[in-house]
Formats: sequence, C-alpha cells, structure tokens
Amino acid sequence: MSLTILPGAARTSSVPDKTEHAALNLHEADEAGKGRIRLDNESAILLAAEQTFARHGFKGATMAMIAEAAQLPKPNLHYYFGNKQRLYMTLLSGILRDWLVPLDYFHPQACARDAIERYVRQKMCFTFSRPEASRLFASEILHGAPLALPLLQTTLRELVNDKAAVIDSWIAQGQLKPLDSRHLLFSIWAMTQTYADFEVQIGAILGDEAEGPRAQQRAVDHVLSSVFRMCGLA
Amino acid sequence: MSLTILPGAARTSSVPDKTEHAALNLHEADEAGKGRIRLDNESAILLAAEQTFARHGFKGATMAMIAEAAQLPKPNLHYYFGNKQRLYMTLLSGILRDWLVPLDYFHPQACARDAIERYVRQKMCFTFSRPEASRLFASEILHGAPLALPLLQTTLRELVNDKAAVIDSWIAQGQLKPLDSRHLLFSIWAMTQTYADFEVQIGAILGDEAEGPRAQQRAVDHVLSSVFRMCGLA
DNA sequence: GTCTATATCTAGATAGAC
DNA sequence: GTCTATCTAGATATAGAC
Repeated sequence: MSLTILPGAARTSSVPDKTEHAALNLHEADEAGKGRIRLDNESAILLAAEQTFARHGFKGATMAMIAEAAQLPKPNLHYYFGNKQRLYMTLLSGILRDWLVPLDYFHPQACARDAIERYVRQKMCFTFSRPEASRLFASEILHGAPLALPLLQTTLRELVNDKAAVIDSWIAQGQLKPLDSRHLLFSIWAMTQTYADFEVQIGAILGDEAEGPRAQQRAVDHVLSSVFRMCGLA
Repeated sequence: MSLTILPGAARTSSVPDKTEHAALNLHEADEAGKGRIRLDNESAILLAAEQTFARHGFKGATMAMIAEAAQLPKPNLHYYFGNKQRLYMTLLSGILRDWLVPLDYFHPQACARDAIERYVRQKMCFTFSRPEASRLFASEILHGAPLALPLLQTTLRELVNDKAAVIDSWIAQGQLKPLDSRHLLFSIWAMTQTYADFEVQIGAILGDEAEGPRAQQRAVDHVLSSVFRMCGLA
C-alpha cells in the first residue's frame, strides 16, 4: 500500500546527508551528475519547508523564509517544486506515509500486548523525533484538511477499519477488555501527539522538567501505562 | 483569578441575542443608546472571527472574510478592534478563560470520582458545543503560541500545578491509582479535544456514524470509561 | 541549472465623505 | 457612528541574463 500522492516525491529521510551513495546512482548515468545536486537541494528545501510550515502554517510561511532556511535563492524553490502548494503537498504525503507505518504492528496473529506496546512506543518516537512533521500534519487537519481530505477518506479510513477489526478480534479472544476499537485509536493518537502538537503548552507548565531524555521517558511511561490500563492490560 | 488580557474585552456569550436587557444598561445612561449597537456589532464580529480564524488560521483569515461573515463593512472591524491582532487576542483570552473554568471541579474536599466525571463531561461539552473555539486555541499553541505564551507560563502553569496537587492528594488518600497527575491532565485534554481539533479526520474515518447526538454520546462514554480505567476507578 | 530584477496580486489599514 | 475609495506593504511567481 503506497500513500504517495505525487509520483517520485523526494523524501528527506531517503537522502542521507554526506554518506557516499554515488555507486547506487550510477544506474541512471545521465542523471547522476545533476541528480546529486538536485537531490541535495530538494532535501534541503523539504527540511526547511517542514520547519517553516510547521511554525507559521501554510499561509503564514513565505517562500522567502523557506529559501533563507534552506540557504538557497527564492526562485530555486519554484524551479524544483513549481509552486508553494506543490511543495506543501509533497511534505504532507510523505508525513502521512511515515505516520501510518507503525500500524503495521496490528495484525491478527500478533500478541495484543506486544503490538500495542510497540505501536505506542513508535508513535512516541515519531512525536519526539519529528515534532515539526506532527505539527504540520496537525495544522492541515485542524484547518479542515483542504488538501489532505481525499486521502483521509480513502486510504486512512480503510486502513483504520482494517486495524479496528484486528483490535476487535483481540477483544473477542479475551486479550483486551471490551472497548470501542476506533475510539481507542483516536485516544492513542491524541495522547501521543499532544507532546509534539502542544509542546509549547506542556513546556510552559512543566518548565525545565519538560526538557531532556528523562522527560521523554516519563511521558512514554505515562502514555504506555495509561493505554495498558484502558485496555485492561495493567 | 481573572484571565482577561484586554480590559473590557467583550465576550460573545455575554451578549444574549435579542433579549431585552435595556433596563440593566440604564446605569450607564450615555452609553445605553450607542452601546446597544456597539455590543451587537462586536458580538457579530467576534462570532464571525472565531469561525474564520479557526478555519483558516491567523494569517490565512482575512479581514474581508470576517467582515463578510459578520455582514458588516471591512472598516467597521478596524473601528471596533483597531487591528487584526487585537481582534484575535480578544478571542484568545476569552477562549482560554472558558477553557479553564471546568478545572474548578478539582478541589481537595471533592470526591475524586465525581470531580473527574464532571470535568471530563464538561470538557466534552465544550468540545462539541464550541469546536471552532477549541481549534482556534489549538492553532495558536500549535504554531508556538506567539501571543498566548505569557499567559501559559503564568496563569495556566500556576493553576495546573494547584490542581495537580489536588490529584496527588487523592492518590495519597487511595482514591486513585498512582499516576503522574500533570500528565494525566495532558492526556485528558488530548483525548477530549481531539474530537474538535481533529474532527475532520474522525469524520473521514467514521463516515456517517460520526454525526448526531448518538455519536457524541459514544465518544463521551469512551473517554469517560478510559479515564476511569486510567485512574483505577473502573 | 542558477539567480537578479521585476510584474502582478492581495491584504491590512486609513482618509475623508456622509 | 458608518462605509466608499484608496494607499501601501509584502507575497507569489516569472522573465530573462548568466
């Protein structure tokens, strides 16, 4: 199941910074020379755009801000991505794909407790490692998903219904206490993402305690034990 | 404890639509005549602004959109609120105030179970009755709370620390299972608000089932029983 | 492929008539 | 107190030199 919207959308994570992958690029000989520069520039732009869109929203972010963050002239952004909306969409589709991957842990043969623990840990890992990606996606949904709605109504909906059926089977087997499986997913998403999406609020409340790996561990422990209790796995 | 940022900030909810409160306004005789029109216009603008800012974000919303929604000419918005940021701030401060009110249920003498049930129900009520207010506030936090941060670091922080102490006392009394009281609040906020902030996503997944009072009841039941289980009150 | 200079459009804000 | 007409700033996007 591929969630890519734009064909050949370049992903930040697929372009390791300085490691020499020239050998891999030799397959496309005529694209290897320019392709290297293109990939580097595109990944720099995508990284800068993710941060800028997350911080200022789609309208609030300007191409000039993104260009400065990427240390490239403004017209280069149009050269590589055509326009602002296409750049934004490229980011969105990549984030949704990464966001859904952890659901793979939910399959009928899996042990419910193990699957849920791995899922929660993966979501918390995403939250703390890519908070800007989480906020960018949250901002899109919050404002009515003007661009992502078609994806939500098809791919996401089908995937969630599949995984809800898996959870229901775990309940039928007596592995979990009865609960609404789709609402359970909504709650897990909410509890995990809040540490990225509302990071500023949490930081304001916790103060210094909010920072560092010990704070992250505390959050993971809390969410994991809460989800276990919700599922009757405590 | 007052959370008002702007002195005399007019609140939508404080202006009943057509009920005759002229008698109450007679105290300020010279403001009664114009005051009526002013209050009506201000509340129309605030209502329109809440919807528009929630839907498009601060930058994405334009004064022209708000004016059209309020059915008033653009310059009137500037006449009443000076500029876009002041209009936005007036909304923000009112929402934060309304958002914090339910925490009053948390006081040391209260029964923990009753207080938590009332709190969750109040939060869910806010979510379903004023989803745009929730999204407007969420958007502000999501983008780094450029305007609300000072409030979060003072009033919100102190209030939360107070209420966390109350929860801790309930735990010490054995009314609740041990857990991190402040993270419990983060989780309750996340689980309740997600039905407003991510309404589009949930709607896309649940389809027709997401609408109507029965869907709301289902969500309330889920969140309430989940929070009870988290607290060992199931 | 890169980037300077510029065209075009849109939005916030206001002057001034009523 | 209200609103038409307009000013100005700033943003997207592109033309065209290198």
